[in-house]
Amino acid sequence: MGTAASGRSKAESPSKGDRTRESILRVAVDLASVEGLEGLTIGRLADELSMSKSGLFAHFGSKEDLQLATVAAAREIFAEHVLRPALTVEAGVPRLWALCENWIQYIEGKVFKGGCFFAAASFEFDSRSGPVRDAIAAAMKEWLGALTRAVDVAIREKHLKASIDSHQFALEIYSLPIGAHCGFQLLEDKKALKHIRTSILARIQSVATATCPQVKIRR
Amino acid sequence: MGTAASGRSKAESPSKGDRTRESILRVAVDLASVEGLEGLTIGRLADELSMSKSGLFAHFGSKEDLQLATVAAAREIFAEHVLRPALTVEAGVPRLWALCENWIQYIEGKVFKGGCFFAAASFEFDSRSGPVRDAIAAAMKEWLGALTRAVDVAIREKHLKASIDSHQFALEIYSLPIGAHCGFQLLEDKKALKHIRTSILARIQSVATATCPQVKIRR
DNA sequence: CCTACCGATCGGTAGG
DNA sequence: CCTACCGATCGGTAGG
Repeated sequence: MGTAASGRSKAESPSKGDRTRESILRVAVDLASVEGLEGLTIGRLADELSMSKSGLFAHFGSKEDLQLATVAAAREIFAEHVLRPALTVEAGVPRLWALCENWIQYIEGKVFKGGCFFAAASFEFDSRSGPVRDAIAAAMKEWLGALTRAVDVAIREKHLKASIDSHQFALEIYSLPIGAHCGFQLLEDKKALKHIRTSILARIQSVATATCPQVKIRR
Repeated sequence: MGTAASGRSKAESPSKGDRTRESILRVAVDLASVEGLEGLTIGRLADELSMSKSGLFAHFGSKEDLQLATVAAAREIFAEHVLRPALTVEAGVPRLWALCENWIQYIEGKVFKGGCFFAAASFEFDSRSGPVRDAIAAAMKEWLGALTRAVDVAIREKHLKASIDSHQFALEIYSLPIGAHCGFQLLEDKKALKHIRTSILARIQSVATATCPQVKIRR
């Protein structure tokens, strides 16, 4: 996957071209989170980086390639901030809650300039077709899958009641922060993130067993 | 508000210009729900309507005016499908539930070609500024406000426990269908809408009093 | 990585 | 409501 600009394959030190590409994508991700993936134009991106359009374009074969590379870069940033830190947390409800907390902090901390890259991209491409839409859908499925797995594990660990439907429950946990994002970013409701933290925690506790470890809102 | 193209004010029959404007906006709303409000270009819209760019443009002073008129038209359609039908339903939990059901049916019935116009517009404009963003935010505040009012009325009618925070509860009810929209439209999860119906109903019932009227999923 | 360029389309205007 | 046009920007290419 990716355009594999350089021929290197092992963990050699990145070439200058690789580093340029990386710095382009870091800016692209921020720009796309504000302007959208379609509004991410090669001209504006080149301007922002003080380089020529064609110089930038040499790193990507087409606009679609640039979009795909931007989605991949955003996915890596999401994994770094939300998914991977949760894997170090105790399996079961503590890990499920860590995923939620990480997601909310990643919004609160404005990891992307324009709020959640994937929330924006999801709604921008949800009625289109093609490779970019597929890449976004794959990323969201990964996230929903991670939540579902965390719920399943929490059931297996007897932290959550076995009677719940893990798919349905995961979809709830998936939905609440998206709504909070909307409240926070568009409606400028300063309480939205706090409210949704409370809602998710209460929802988890409503289906927790007596042997479930305590979880609480991070301070 | 609006560009008020004609000088008529009362309920006279709409002029030919008014009717043209209306038919333009019906197409604009569908196009914007797919391509986004920024991707709604005057050229594409004129093509779709088999009229000239400048002929179409004569109805609006600028692209921003076209976007504002499109938001207003979408708002009217939303009110017609979701808000107004709920006002005929018994106040309290039945009305709250009707708002949710109407929203989900409006997604299921593909009232807009590309899914919910406002979900797309919200995430497209949530990190911009200007009149278009403000119009979208106002529409979403109206919707969240309608939900909050319905919750407050349900508390007053003693359908819901007085201990709940109506703002927080409304934000939950607001969030769940947005997540379901994502599952339905992007992830093509056919169970998403059914799951979220069940989730919302269960959530309402979890804070219902003994005197709350029965509500159930419409068939 | 650059300059210099391509045809197409953008939002918008003049004039009828 | 139209034709005919404007400068700016789009994605992309040639050639170095």
